[in-house]
Amino acid sequence: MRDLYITNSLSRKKELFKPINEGHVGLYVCGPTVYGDAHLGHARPGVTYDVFVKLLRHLGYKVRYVRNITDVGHLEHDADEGEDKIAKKARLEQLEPMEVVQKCTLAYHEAMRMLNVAPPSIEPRASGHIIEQIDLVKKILDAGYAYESNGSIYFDVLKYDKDYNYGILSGRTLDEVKEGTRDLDGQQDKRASYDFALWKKASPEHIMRWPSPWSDGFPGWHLECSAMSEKYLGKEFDVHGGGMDLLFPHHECEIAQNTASRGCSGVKYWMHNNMITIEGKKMGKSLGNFITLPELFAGRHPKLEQAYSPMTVRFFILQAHYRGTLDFSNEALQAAEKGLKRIMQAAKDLRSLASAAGVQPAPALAYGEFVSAVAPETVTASNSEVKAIVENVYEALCDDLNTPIALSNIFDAVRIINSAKDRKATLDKSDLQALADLFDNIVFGVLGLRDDENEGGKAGKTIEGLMQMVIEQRKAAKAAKDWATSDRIRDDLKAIGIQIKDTKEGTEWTLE
RNA sequence: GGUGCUUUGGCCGAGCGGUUAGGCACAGGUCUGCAAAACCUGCUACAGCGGUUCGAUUCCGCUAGGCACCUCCA
Repeated sequence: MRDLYITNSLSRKKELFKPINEGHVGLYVCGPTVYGDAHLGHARPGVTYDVFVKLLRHLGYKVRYVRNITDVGHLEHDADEGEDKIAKKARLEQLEPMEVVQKCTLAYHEAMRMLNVAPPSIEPRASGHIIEQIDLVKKILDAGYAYESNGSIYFDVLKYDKDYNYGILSGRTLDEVKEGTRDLDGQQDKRASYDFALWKKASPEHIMRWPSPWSDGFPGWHLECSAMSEKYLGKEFDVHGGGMDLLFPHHECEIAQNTASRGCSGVKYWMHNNMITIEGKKMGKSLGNFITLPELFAGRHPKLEQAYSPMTVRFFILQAHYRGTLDFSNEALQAAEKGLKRIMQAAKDLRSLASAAGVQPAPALAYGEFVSAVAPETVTASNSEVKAIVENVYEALCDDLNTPIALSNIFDAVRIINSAKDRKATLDKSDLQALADLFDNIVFGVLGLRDDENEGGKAGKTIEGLMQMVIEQRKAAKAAKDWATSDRIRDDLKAIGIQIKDTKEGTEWTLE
């Protein structure tokens, strides 16, 4: 198996990835809080960890991928006194909180499906794990790292810090945290401002509430991830992912909860994806500068010059490294759209070149299917450039998921394929096989790209037939040197978004 | 105020102590009835000022700008 390196936020260094149990990987990723439409920001972790999981599986690991749905406990404004986000949305829309949850969860799933993000192995909900969370609070209380105050339970950060070390992930000392913490209203229940809630007593009007030994209430936000990751992945697991904005306090608090209750921090590698920005600023709810995925796909937002397909968005995300910020702009999305189109056209041309040479294509992957092929240890190809490209792609992906470098190599492969199509380069069967494997396993498999323009199914077949008729008509006109007719056909097709290309092999068409 | 990150060519975006990232855009050429596509060629940048070094865009320091977290956020 190839060596894989990932940047561990704990050490802030690239580390060789070694799972706790050989051949098996437990991965937990913080999913969305379901109280609104998924926006472009949500696409980034979705795509990033999707590629990570697909890469792991392609490398031969068995992966259990847990991604939660936060449907309770996430408060507005501050972790202790605000209104529950979901309850607020429900109040505003006059729905049951669980109606909001259901609606937003389904919308999130649909957006992920369109982005070709495979579903996780387990998708637990916070509200479905209240018992586990109460149990976890009990353990932390028993261990002496929490206290009850007026029906609520708070984590005793000061005491924890004395015995362990609060701040190992964010690199903050307690003094720094103390200094940076604002004094907020209504915190008289807490001993210290940096203590965080494990269980909150519900006020009379609070509708999302459960009985507990301490009060009718609800769990604190950080609790669910500790409880559910332990339940499904064990006391110690391999990788915990999420957005960089969750690093502090959410993930720091998770570590504290884990350590206080289990005696170990629970996670070997922490991975954090960076943010998508717009005009240089983080895209997010609080700034109100986000574009939802449905808006993006439909092109319906004042900032959008056009609609962008889900695959364009996916490709756009993959063109940057996951640990860097990525700035949204129409220009960048349009560049991504064209680049992706180029790769997809080469994929088609490769398919015909390969089948002409007798190379068997791999069966297409359906949604939710994972790459099952095992990564090659050695690449067989006669063309040394092809060999180097394939090797470079694997190396890049195994070097902290460097998708931009992988893609730059794939563009080199595209150039070779185009040259071969133009008969300016020769590829033998082993080269074509290596390239076909690269596209099947990496471009379509691990990177999860696909041609979403030609998702026509039955309609696509009809259009293909129609197009052949039109092309025949034009061919006849051309044969008669009736350029006016042949150009008119081409221009009319262009006007409705179909592009005609005369090649040596005959006429091809693509949707623009 | 505290902590951390960052500043790359027209745009997006990698990378690195000495070698072409890549994409998009642009210019020239080849091919073509003309286009389009493709291919070839060109465009060679690393905020500023110092320092280390044979050599720095890459390491160190300072200056200027930007961002993120410290409150909910993917």
